[in-house]
Amino acid sequence: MTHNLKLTNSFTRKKELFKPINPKSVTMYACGPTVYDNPHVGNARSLVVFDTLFRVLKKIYENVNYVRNITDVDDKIIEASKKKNKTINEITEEVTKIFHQNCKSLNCLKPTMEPKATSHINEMVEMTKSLIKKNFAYEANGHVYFSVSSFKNYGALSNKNLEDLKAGSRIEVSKFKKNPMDFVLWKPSAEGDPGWESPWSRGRPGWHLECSVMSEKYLGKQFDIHGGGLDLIFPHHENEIAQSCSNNSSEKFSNYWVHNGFVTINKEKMSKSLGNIISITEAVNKYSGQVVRLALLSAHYRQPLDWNDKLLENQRSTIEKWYQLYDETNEEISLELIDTLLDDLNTPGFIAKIHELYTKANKGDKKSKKIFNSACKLIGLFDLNKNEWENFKKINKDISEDFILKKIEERLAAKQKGDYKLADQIRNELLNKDVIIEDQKGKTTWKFK
RNA sequence: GGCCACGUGGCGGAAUGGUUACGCAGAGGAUUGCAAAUCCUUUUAUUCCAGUUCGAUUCUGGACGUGGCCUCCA
Repeated sequence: MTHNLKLTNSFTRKKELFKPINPKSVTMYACGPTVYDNPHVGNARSLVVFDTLFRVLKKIYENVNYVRNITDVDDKIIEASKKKNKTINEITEEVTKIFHQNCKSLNCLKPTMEPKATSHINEMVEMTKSLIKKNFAYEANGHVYFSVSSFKNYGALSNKNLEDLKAGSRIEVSKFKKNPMDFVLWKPSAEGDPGWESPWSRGRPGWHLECSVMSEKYLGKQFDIHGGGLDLIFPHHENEIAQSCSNNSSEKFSNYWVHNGFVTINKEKMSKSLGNIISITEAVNKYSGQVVRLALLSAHYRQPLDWNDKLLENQRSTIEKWYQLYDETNEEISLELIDTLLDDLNTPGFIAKIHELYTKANKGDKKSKKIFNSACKLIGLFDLNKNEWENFKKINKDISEDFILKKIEERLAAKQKGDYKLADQIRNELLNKDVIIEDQKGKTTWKFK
């Protein structure tokens, strides 16, 4: 298949033609969740964006190796454990389970691999040893720090230089660090906290290390795409580069860096500290997974996306409208159509094309109808068939079908008698209960709002 | 303070050196007992200033504004 996928590479800050290392097999790593608390809509954006990229890559390459990690050792998990009076395992298992449910309801495909940090402690210890041996890291009082000044390209991804970083430093400087910018590879654990034996202390790895270790293990020392939210550029991804390139004596780690923009609420970043969090579970229960998914894809992935009821209601009526032409079908989509997605994953442009297909299909064009359905499925919509979608809407509605059908009969009788006042009254009564009555081609149908 | 992104019609949101998507909302019409749904038609825009150009919303510079990163964060 010929194609020209373009991606905006955060490293060069330019849109570039994508050329994988292996022309038939693509390698992609995306930073997954730290499992300490319910994932929120901001996390969902990352999930959906990289899932969509995964789907597009699968469409044009024979093989796509997509790794998304789970961070299950972290200070925030320890805090959550103490705060909620639960064990570390209880917390991480519980949140991982919710995360997987969220992925499913958003119709995200399973990544090729989903490695956990705690299953790779040995490799992280080995990498730390190696970095010390090569003089990129040093031990101090049970801690191991990466020496930032030893890596000459430090700041290349985030476009920062060490002088500026020092000048604006808000970092808590540990007395053991040689340089305030140095970051931790290994730290000792307090008694009772999760810890593993190591040459330096009973402790745990620093956050950045797992991604370096796991990406190398499953994708190689150099791979094609590394993704995550915009806020991971510094320090997380910068530090991954420093560790991996130093240890491998290589210039490159990931060839393309892809970062998604934030979900905002009232134009402000959704974040725990601002307390403006909406969980994925909450959003999905209210609007359904695919409405949430469509909303997340309604703006280009690098732009901010403001989360509000109007946006969601809008997407909901779009999905509702599109379901009228739902079809179990699998028509091959032309490259011309996919081209919009290949241009830096332009999902809003692609959605516009779906609207156009809908219009044509609705006029009776059978081929457009098939392509319309395939296009929806390509970006992960229509995971529920029409019945399942109608059933979904019945959840949280305390009204029985029998009651609705009885009311429809009463209304029909009223209409036949010419009592339109009563007929309208019944229709309004049902509308107040979120039931919409439609008279079409001599038949009366109903559906939930 | 350093760095980055953005500023498109009533709203959301793409694209583009000249013909100006798409959705929602609005207007008119078809249909309907009236509606709803659907169909047809349709109004409205590129923050400001300067430069490059035959021509800029698009390129360059500046101003103003908004948000983000520089500490954990998708």
